[in-house]
Amino acid sequence: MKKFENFSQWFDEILFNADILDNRYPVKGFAVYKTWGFKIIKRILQILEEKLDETGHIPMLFPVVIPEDAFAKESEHIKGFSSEVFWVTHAGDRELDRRLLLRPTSETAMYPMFSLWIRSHAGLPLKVYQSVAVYRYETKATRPLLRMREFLWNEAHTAHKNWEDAERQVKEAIEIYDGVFKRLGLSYLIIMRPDFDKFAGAVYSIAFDAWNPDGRVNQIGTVHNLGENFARAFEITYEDLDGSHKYVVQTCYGFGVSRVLAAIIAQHSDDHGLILPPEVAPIQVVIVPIVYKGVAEDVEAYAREVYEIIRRGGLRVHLDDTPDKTPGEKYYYWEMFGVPVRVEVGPRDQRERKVTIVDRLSFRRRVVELGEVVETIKGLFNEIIEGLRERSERTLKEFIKDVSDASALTKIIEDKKIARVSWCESIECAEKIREISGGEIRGYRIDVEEKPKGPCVICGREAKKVIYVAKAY
RNA sequence: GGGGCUGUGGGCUAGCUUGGUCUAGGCUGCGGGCCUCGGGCGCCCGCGACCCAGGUUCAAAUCCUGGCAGCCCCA
Repeated sequence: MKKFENFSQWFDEILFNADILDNRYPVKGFAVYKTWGFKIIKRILQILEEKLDETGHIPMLFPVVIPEDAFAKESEHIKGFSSEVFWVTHAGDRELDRRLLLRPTSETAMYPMFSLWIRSHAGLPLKVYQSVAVYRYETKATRPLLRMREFLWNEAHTAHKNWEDAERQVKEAIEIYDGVFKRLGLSYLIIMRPDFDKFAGAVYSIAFDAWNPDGRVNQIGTVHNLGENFARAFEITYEDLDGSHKYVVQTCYGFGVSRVLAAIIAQHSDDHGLILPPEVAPIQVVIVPIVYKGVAEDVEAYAREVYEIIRRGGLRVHLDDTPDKTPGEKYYYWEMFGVPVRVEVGPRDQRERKVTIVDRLSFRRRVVELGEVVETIKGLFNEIIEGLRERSERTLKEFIKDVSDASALTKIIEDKKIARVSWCESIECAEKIREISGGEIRGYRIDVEEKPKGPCVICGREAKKVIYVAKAY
């Protein structure tokens, strides 16, 4: 199956064959994370949570149910989410006096508690995070990993003394996410969402839009400045130095773990299967012994020796000594699972005290001395992640097409690409863009500064922003 | 939200138009055995399926209705 020709089918097959996810769970939008996928997820989360810990965030765990009255406190927020909320209305056959909902996000679970906890400026900033599943009754077609009704994420919520502090926090959040995504070799645009598409209840929203082979962008993370909107709704105040009581200014940000896994697969993998960044690969090195009759015992003993050396070198290594399978079968098998480095150990290698090393990205073969095996593999890990990052970045650039008139815009979106256009910032033109192209206005970039080179793509008046238009998940 | 298509062993699929030798075929997988092993070797034996509920009919994988699930397109 071809990644760029039939993404959907290619993706489904990889998820199934590489034990990432089984979408056959009999409820729409819910699926089972199988062991290989879940192991990768745990490693992604480990990287993220370590970063959050380092920057003063503290882990907590809030309940999955939220009472209706708390959910209803912030009016924009309820408007934004109410249509996709799962309600808990009964216990046994008794109707509940007070309906509960499954968190679609946790502002309204956390902030009633924040208002109890936050007393004085000395307790600020408060920076809390949790890694949990959230529930949204998606009305669009659900897609495995990319658009689920139950999905995994990490959400952080912070409270600050003032707007400037909150702004600093937004920058820190972007740096944290950017750092983690970059470590995974992902490429994306960091985008300021247009006002009409910001998070329900936020002052503004910034999003990380990752490219996908089918041209739809995949929002893998978002960062919001909430201003005082929720603080006023939930009465979250603190006593300042001068004894006055003030509302906190809040931020929150979400890291879409399921979607990050989807992006790793979609951006890096090829027609042989997964290609994993070594840092998150459950198995980083697989050893395949090549055993001929007559020399089998010597080769097997040598393979075990190689295994021990690599294991003691601190790498996650597996020796595939399954009998009755040809080496070729094993190569194909481990390639599907994206193991970054394969070490072949045959009679020739054994005689010369060498090993043959092949990396998952380039498939280049190299023969190295046994004593150099760990260093060589570690070097290859760097080559792989850099190679992935570079290739992904190049693909992102190829996806972006500059467009200066309406008909070209329509064509680019039809062509499954990302369009870059100049826009006058009017709602009318925004709607027109959506209408004629079928794509959505994602917003303008904040990771690089871009100035309009021409007039608005729709109305021809002076353009204010360079924006990106694409279909989205 | 609207429209279209689809549902056959674990996976992929043939069969459905025209109901009946379909006792449902193939590839792959899985279990067992032999032979092998530097990119899916070959052979033998075995396992395993018509989404669910109704309906039409002498007879349903095949036709009809509904449900559930999946895919595609449009808003």
